[in-house]
Amino acid sequence: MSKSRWISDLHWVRTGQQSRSQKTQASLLDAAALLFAEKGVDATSVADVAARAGCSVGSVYHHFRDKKALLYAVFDRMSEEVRATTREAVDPARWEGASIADILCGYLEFSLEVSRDNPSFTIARQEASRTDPALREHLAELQTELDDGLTGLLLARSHEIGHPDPALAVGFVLDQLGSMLRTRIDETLMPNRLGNRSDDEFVREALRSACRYLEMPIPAESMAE
Amino acid sequence: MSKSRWISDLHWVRTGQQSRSQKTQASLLDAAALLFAEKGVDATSVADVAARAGCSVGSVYHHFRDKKALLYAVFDRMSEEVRATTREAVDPARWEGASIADILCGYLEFSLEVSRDNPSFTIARQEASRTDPALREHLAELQTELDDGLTGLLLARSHEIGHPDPALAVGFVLDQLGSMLRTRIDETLMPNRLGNRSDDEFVREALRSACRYLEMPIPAESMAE
DNA sequence: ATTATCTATAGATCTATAGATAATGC
DNA sequence: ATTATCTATAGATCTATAGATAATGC
Repeated sequence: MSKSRWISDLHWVRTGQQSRSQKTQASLLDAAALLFAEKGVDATSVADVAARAGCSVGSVYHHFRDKKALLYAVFDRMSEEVRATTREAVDPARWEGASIADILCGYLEFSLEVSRDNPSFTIARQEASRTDPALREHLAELQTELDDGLTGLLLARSHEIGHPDPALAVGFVLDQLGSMLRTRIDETLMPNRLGNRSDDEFVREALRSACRYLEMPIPAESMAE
Repeated sequence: MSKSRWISDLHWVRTGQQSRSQKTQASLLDAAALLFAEKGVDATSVADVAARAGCSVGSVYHHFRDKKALLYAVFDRMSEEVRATTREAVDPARWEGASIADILCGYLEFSLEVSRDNPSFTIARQEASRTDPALREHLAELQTELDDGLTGLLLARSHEIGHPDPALAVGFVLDQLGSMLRTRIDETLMPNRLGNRSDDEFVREALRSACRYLEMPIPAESMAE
């Protein structure tokens, strides 16, 4: 899928690595993130993680107090990445001169791209946040940061909005798009016929819907280069 | 929340019970459904289910070959209820004279009501369908049955639709509403600001959005009695 | 010398079964 | 007589630790 010019330079933030100890720690985090997402946290044993990371069970416990600490570390790392990415994404400077449709289109395209590259994030958070209230709280903050950023961007352009209550409408649209993205990304959630359609078609209709609801003109070729 | 007149007689179908053996079996299914939804399937031990149902572990295995059979039985019972409810809900006779907005409103209201009464269904299916492809397939069929029914009802009224591709638009709207319902119902999925709003407000904006997208007139008081 | 890794295992669950006891129905 | 229930326990995991071995860095 082609990226709009508004996000062509936006990338998923990830930091580098170092010494032996840190290398195994990173392998453990990678392995854990992958397995937790694939099979679920409970169904993944510490031995599984160790095997996948190419080290021993003892090593896991040298780096992490217990399995829960490992889970937390996985989420901490993801959170940092998400937070940094969000900051860049909702920076008002990035969107100077962009319309609401541009912003929403960029949001949709980038979310799809990121979710395909990092499926673990989308999937693991469900299970984890259900069983662990602290984690849930933590994830809620990340979501809020993105929501607040997007809300700010959109409300700064409320002159484009025909809906009688722009604040309500913006909140609704963001939840609507967020729900659809999540559904589309995590196919286990719900079988949907949109799953059979292309990303381009999905983005186009989602944008069309948002524009109609907000009562804005529909961009003729909003997702074109 | 007040029900629209179109669904005021529609109820969640559930069948009765009989002898001692069947009573414990039903208790086991009830307990399992509850615990699976609350804590997840893996985190629920057979002993937990037995305790909650007020019987022994041995009894569980008298009624069900193993834990997976218990899980399947829980889903089978739910499936039957869902299937019967869906059949009644999408019966064209029920909706004679109803507009698309009426139908969508009924769908939203009833889904919210059912989900609150049967949270286990919405929640448990996620975990189960992720770990068990057969179950996932099974649930997909149920979803398809509802989708097909609703699609039929809406397409029979496509003269109301201004969107250039009614078939596409109906599919999109159903996925959109389905996603939002799921998100709203299962708060663990995603924190959303709509969670803070009332059901009435949610239904109103969702309807508004659907009507705009489909390019239909917005019903002034669609959810009024 | 210190830090990281591995091997081996103790202890805690949890699933499933075997065998004994109680309730049901012809 | 048959079917349903319970008690007690074997066997399989899985978490976490202890102690031995290997690698690192001053």
